[in-house]
Order: sequence, then structure tokens, then C-alpha cells
Amino acid sequence: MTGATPPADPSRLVSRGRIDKRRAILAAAFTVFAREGYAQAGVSVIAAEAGVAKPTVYHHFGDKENLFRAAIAADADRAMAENLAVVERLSADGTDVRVLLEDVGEHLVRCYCDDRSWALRRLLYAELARFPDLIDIVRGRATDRVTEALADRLARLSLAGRLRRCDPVEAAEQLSALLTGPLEGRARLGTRRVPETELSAVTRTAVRTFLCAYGPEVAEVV
Amino acid sequence: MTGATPPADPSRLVSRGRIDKRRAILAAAFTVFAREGYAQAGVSVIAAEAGVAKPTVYHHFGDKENLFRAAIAADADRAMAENLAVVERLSADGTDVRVLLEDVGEHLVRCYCDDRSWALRRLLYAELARFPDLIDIVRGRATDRVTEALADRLARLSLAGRLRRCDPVEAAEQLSALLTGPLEGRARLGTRRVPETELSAVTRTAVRTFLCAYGPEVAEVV
Amino acid sequence: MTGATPPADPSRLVSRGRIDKRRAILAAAFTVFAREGYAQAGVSVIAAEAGVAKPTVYHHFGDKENLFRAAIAADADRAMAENLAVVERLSADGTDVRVLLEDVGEHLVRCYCDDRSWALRRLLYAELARFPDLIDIVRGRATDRVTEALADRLARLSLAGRLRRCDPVEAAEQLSALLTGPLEGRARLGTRRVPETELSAVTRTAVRTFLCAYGPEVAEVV
Amino acid sequence: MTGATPPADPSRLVSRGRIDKRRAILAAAFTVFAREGYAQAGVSVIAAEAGVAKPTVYHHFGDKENLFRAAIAADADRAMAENLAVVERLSADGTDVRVLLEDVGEHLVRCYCDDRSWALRRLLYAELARFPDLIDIVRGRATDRVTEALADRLARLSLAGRLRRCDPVEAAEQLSALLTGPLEGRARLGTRRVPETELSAVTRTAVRTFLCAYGPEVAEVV
DNA sequence: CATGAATGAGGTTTCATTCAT
DNA sequence: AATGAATGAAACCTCATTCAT
Repeated sequence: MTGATPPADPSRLVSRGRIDKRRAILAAAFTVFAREGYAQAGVSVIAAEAGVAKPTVYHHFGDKENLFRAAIAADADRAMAENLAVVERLSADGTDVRVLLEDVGEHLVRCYCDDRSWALRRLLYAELARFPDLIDIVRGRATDRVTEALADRLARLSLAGRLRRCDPVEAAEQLSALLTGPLEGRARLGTRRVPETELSAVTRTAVRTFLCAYGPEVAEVV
Repeated sequence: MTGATPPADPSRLVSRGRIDKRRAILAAAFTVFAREGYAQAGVSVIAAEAGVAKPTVYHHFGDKENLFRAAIAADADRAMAENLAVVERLSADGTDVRVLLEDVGEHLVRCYCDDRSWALRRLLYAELARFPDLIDIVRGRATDRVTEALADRLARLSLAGRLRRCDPVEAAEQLSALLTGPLEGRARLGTRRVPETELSAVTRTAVRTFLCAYGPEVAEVV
Repeated sequence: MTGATPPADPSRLVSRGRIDKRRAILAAAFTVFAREGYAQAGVSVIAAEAGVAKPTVYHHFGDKENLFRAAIAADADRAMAENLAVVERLSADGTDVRVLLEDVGEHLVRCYCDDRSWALRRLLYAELARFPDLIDIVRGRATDRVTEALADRLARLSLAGRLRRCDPVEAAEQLSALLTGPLEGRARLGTRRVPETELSAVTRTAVRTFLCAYGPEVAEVV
Repeated sequence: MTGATPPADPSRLVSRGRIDKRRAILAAAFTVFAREGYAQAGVSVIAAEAGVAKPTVYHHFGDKENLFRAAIAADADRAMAENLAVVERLSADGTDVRVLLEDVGEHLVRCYCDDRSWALRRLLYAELARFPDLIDIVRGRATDRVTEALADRLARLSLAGRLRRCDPVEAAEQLSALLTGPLEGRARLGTRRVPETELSAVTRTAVRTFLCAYGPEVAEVV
């Protein structure tokens, strides 16, 4: 319906500056911020990496803080999208619950271990004292929404009798914790790449424990 | 009597500079780094907070990076000591396992939510890219040693038949994950103080799930 | 009319920054370096004297060492130009050789005693250990080229029978030495202004001795 | 007569501090100043090189400027002693004047090209603007006294009919100039070691020219 | 709209110098 | 008399930010 770039270019309307430059700047900003940290990252470096001049960056984003927020928000969007897509696989069809959870678990775990995700979390932790509103930006976009979506799906499974009756939010919290908690140590906070087999093992263990507590009533576990 | 060099002045023995100033600098450094982040923290601010002159800081620690490492290491020592003291309460006496675990769990959770601990974790996440050796400093001092100690205790409980037979390291990992994972969200990465009642609730839920998976064979759970 | 990049703005062509500021900085740098020495000279002082901000200096020259080299090179250019102009007066026309040499000698001596020349030599001596390449910068630009030019002219005079047959480079070296050597003591290395009459006397004595050794064969000297 | 170090040690009386440490400090100071220049030389480095503690340096010399002056003066003493010893060889015995002058010239030239002499001259040139009194210190100790001594000897030779009648100071100035002038270029201000053969050549040429002007009246030169 | 050049402020680090031992 | 530790001042350099073009 919308020709890609018609003469009156609709892609030039959002925010100031050409939209492609804006995107290039955002990408470069996230890369550089992730690599060097907020304070050490130089706006000139970001501009260079984006292939634009420094004032262009300021033209688009006003100042460094804003640029940082925008870069974080953009990556939080990406992370949320990935996670939500994974959670949606938790459809209540006839598949065995364990298989279902292990499938979703492994995908979640892989998202969690993605380089960009580690970078995002690191930046979050790092600059939270200076940017208290970051938590709202990200919670509104990623972690919470994912937990909620997970809770939704678990609730449906519970209603369908495939899981014990439970507080679905609590269940979602604990499933997340079981999946990601052990990775923190094994990935050395993102500085070590966790091999696939380890990811699978962690996932299976997490799902096993989860099902012990939340599996269907009469399930004989393990 | 012995002239120029007194035989044993205990306040002059370790590293350079007077030992009390050194300690004051370390404390101030951790405070300021935690408040402002590594890059934004000014050495002058640290010196002022420690009540010494700037060159004194450099006399003791050489440069800012070294000071940072030393401050992190000192606080990691503190954290490890606290956590180990808690884990040692997991003695295999006659107390009911659930009560035992809830006691230890609640103390661990409280350590985890301590302001200094959040600060330590934030700094760790934040500067890990710039200081890759931080992970060794801290793993050698805190997280790993605690997990191992916990595994030791769980192994004994398992041998005593108070827990199911299991891989104790896996069990320790999962108990930790169940205790701390939900707090990450609720404490908003340390920017919100979690009320005591919530801490207790999280602990109870964690222990409940843990015991579903690792409790004694015939335990009637919940 | 031509849009973004004007075809030829002559004030924007050479190296970075506006050319006039660059020149002002170079002049200020030489003045301050000469007055205070390399290490004691503050970049802020140079910037102030040039009427620009400190970062502008760094924008143009990168760092203090580079600025120093550039300032030295610029003044070496000036000195060489002055000296070469003087040497060119040594044309082999019909004038009496003694008159010719005394004219040139006095001009050379005056160049040599110029404040800037003393400053240049002082800086050269002073910082040669730290900047070994200075010697190439200056030799390529001043002293050597002048000696060679002088040798060239003396060679022509020799060929014209106005001087004895000789090694012209040797002759040039000795003429220089006779002209400048005695000034070193009398000018107290540049801290005392040598009066004109003394300059003339030194010149005459130098030329007299020079002609004793290199004057035309049958010349009755003095 | 004086036992080297009798119980009541007379070598402890001059200036403050033990005299050997004082000497060690002076030597270290000259070395370091020569290597790094006045401003860049750190008092701590000098102290370390002398094997004493920093406050000891201050105890002996008061402050850095004083230390510098003392170090310069000490080396100027050394240089003067060497030069005077050489000049004294110019005794008016029966030796041929040319041989005599070439002998003295070569020794003078070798003193002039000594590493320490170059260092001394460099420091002199370098810091003359900051320490105007250096010139008096050194002129009172080295250059002038040497020129005067040389003039004395030349005067005697002149009286003895071995040299033309002349102003001996002028002659001494010119002889010095002819000897040292060409070396400035060839030694690249002290950064290049001039080979012995070149020293001899320069000396011979200088003496030849000198004798053309100041040799005995009827001398047939070269 | 995009850019090269310029700026004001601030950061880490070093150094000469002085106490207290 | 000699030293380890501490200090105040200042230096070099970088950066976020803004004009003119």
C-alpha cells in the first residue's frame, strides 16, 4: 500500500533529521555505550561510528543523556519483541507440558544470553543511579511485560489443568529465576559464552524443579 | 631504646601510607564509586570524603583503576564474610528443614538486599567491560565461595536424609536463584527498598518450591 | 549559490582549524617557549597569548610536543629566510672583497644577534635531548642551508680569483665561526645586547683574519 | 699529614649534612638535570640516583633552584680545571708554534666535545632565561677564565716573537672560535660523536687560519 | 539539514615542598 | 641528621556543547 519511498517521503516525518541517520546513530550509540560505558563513551566516537558529524547527533537527540535513553529504549524494544515472540510459543495445545516449557525455556535462555541483552543489562545496572527513569523505560518495555505475558500463559495452562492451581505471577517469577539465575554465574556476567549443551542442561533442570512445584497434581516427577 | 626504627609499630606495616588513611580512602572510594559510577566519580571527591589530600590517594593506590579494584575487593570481602556467616547457620541439627531453610534464606535475602551489596553488584556489572579482572577478584572472594559453602551444607543435609539425594551444587544454584531472582524485579535493581514482609514472602515461596524438588522423598509439600 | 561547500575559501585550506588562529598560536607559542622554556611553558599561557581557547590549540596541533616542533620549525624558516637573503648579497660584482665580506658579515652577525635567533638557539640546545628530531627540522631549514649557500658564493669568488683557491665549505665554516664565535661570549648567550660598534668591530676582525687565510694570493693584508 | 678520616672528621664541617652524601647528590643532580632538563628533572629521581631520601636533598640544598645552581657550578669547576690544565701546555719553550698550537687545540677541542661539557652548555643555554645568574656562575668559573688564560699565553708568545704583535684577547677569541665553531655543526650540538680524525682535521685547519693572521711576520704559510 | 571549528569546564596525575618520626 | 608520608598547586589533555558556514 505504501510505496517504499514515494516522492513525499513519509519516513522523514518522525522526529527531526533524516530517519536513516537517526537509526544509524541509535545503533552506533548502543554499540559504543555498551562497549565503553556511558561516561567513557564519547559523542564524537558515536558520531564517527554512525558516519555522521557530531552536531548531527545533537540535532537529533539534544544531548548525551537523551541519546543514551533513546538508545537504551530502542534496544529494550528489541529485547522485548524477542522475548514476547518466544513466550507466545507457550500456546496451550496438546503438547506435553515439560516439552513445551523446555522449548520456551531454552529460547528464553538464549535471548537472555544474547550479547546485546547482556550489554543492555550491564548498562542498566551501571547507570541506574544516574538515570533513575531508565527503570521505567525498560520495565515498561521489557522485563515486566515479559513476566506478565509469561504469567498469562501459565495461567491458561493452569486453567486447562496442565499445571497445578497457583498464583501465575509467582509461578512466572520463579520460572524466570530458575532459568536465568544459574546463568549469571556460568556466563560470568556476560563475559563468557555459555555453550549450548550447558544452556540445555540449565533449562532442563529449571523446568524439572518448576514442575515439581507447579506441575499437574498427580505428576510423578523425574 | 632501639633508635630510629621502632620495633613494631603495627599501624605502619601494610602497604604504603598510614593504615588508617588507607582505610578511610577505601571506604570513601566505595561510597563515591557506588553513588556516581567509576568514570563520573572524581578522585578529588573521594579524597575530600576521606578527609585526605588528593596526592595521598595516589600515594596509596597508584591510580584510579587500582583504587577502584581495591575498593571493590574490600567490599567483596565484606559481602563474603556476611554471606558465609549466614550459610553456617545451616547446621544439620534437629530443626525442621523448612524452618532451617527459611531462616537461612531470609538472612541471605537480607544480605542480598543490603544497599552495599546492590552497589557492589551494580559496579560489577557496570565496569566489567573495562575491568575484566574484576570478575576474578569478586568470584574469588564472594559469589562462588558462598555457593560452594551452601552446596556443602546441602550435601550434608542430603546425606542425613533431610533432603532428597541430589547434585548439591545444582541445588545450591537453584536455591540461590529462587531466593534472589524475584528480588531483582521487586527491588527495581536496588532502587526500591523491599519491605520485610515481602522479603519473607519471597523466602517462603522460594523454600516451598525448593523443597518440592529437593525435600525429603515422602514429604507432603504445601 | 554553490551550496554546502564553497569552491575555494582560501582561509580554510591548510591543516585543521582556521589559518589565522593557527598563525597566532604559532607566534604565541614561540614567544612563550622562548621566555619560559619548553617544560615550564603552559599551554594555557600560550592559548591566552594567542587569544584562543586551550582546546583550540590542541585542535590545531594535537599535543604540546607537536606544537613545540611546529613553533620551532616556523621560526627556523624565518631565520633561514633572513640569512639566505643576506648571503645573496655576496654577488661577485666588482666591489672590493673586503667591503663585500664586511657588508655580508655585519648583516649575518646582526641576524645572529637577533632576539628571536638567540631564543631559537637556546630552545634548540635546551630541548635537544628530549626532541632529537629537532636537529633535523632545523638543520634542514636553517644552519646547513645557510652554510651551503655561503660556500656556494665563496666558491664563485674563488673561481673569479677574488679569493685564494680553497675548499669552499671549509672556508664558509671558518667565516661563520669567526663571525659568531666571539659574539657568544660578548652577548652572554643572548642576555646582553651587543652594541652596534662592537658588532662592526667583531665583523672587521673576523673578515681580516678570514682574508689573511683566504684572501687573494698576493694580497697585502692589514 | 692529614689522616684521611681521623676520629674528629674534618670533612663533616662544610655546609650541612654529611659531605659524601652532598657529593653524591651533586653528581646525581648533574646527571639527571643533563638527561632530562631542569624542569623535567624530578627531585625524587635525583634523590633516588644519589641513594638518599628526598628530604635529605632539601636539607642540603634548600630548594631545587639552589641544587641546580650548585650542580652547574660544580661541573663548571670541573670544566675549567680541565681547560686550564690544557692551556698551561702552551708554554713558550722552543717547540714550533704550529705544533704547539695544534697540540693545545686538539686537547681543547676534546674537552669541548666531552659529554659533560655538552651537557653543561646545553643546560646553560636552556635555563639561562630562568636563571640569569647562571652566567655569572659559569663565566666566573669557566669560559672567561679560560679565554683569559689563553690570552695570557698568546701574549707571551707574541712578546717572544713567536706570534705577530696583536691584541691577545682578540687572538684568543678567534682561536677559540676557529676551534669550536665548526664543531657545533659537526657534533650536531652534542648529539653526534665526532671521530678523532675529524677533530684533528678541524684543529689543523683552525691553527692554519689562525697562523695566517697571527703567525710570525715572515712565516710562509702552508 | 549537516558540518568543521571553537569553547568552558573539569578530570587525572605529577611535583616541589614540609611535617612527624 | 635522615626518612616515609602528606599536601597544595598546577599541568596536560578531553569532552559535551555551540556557532558560522
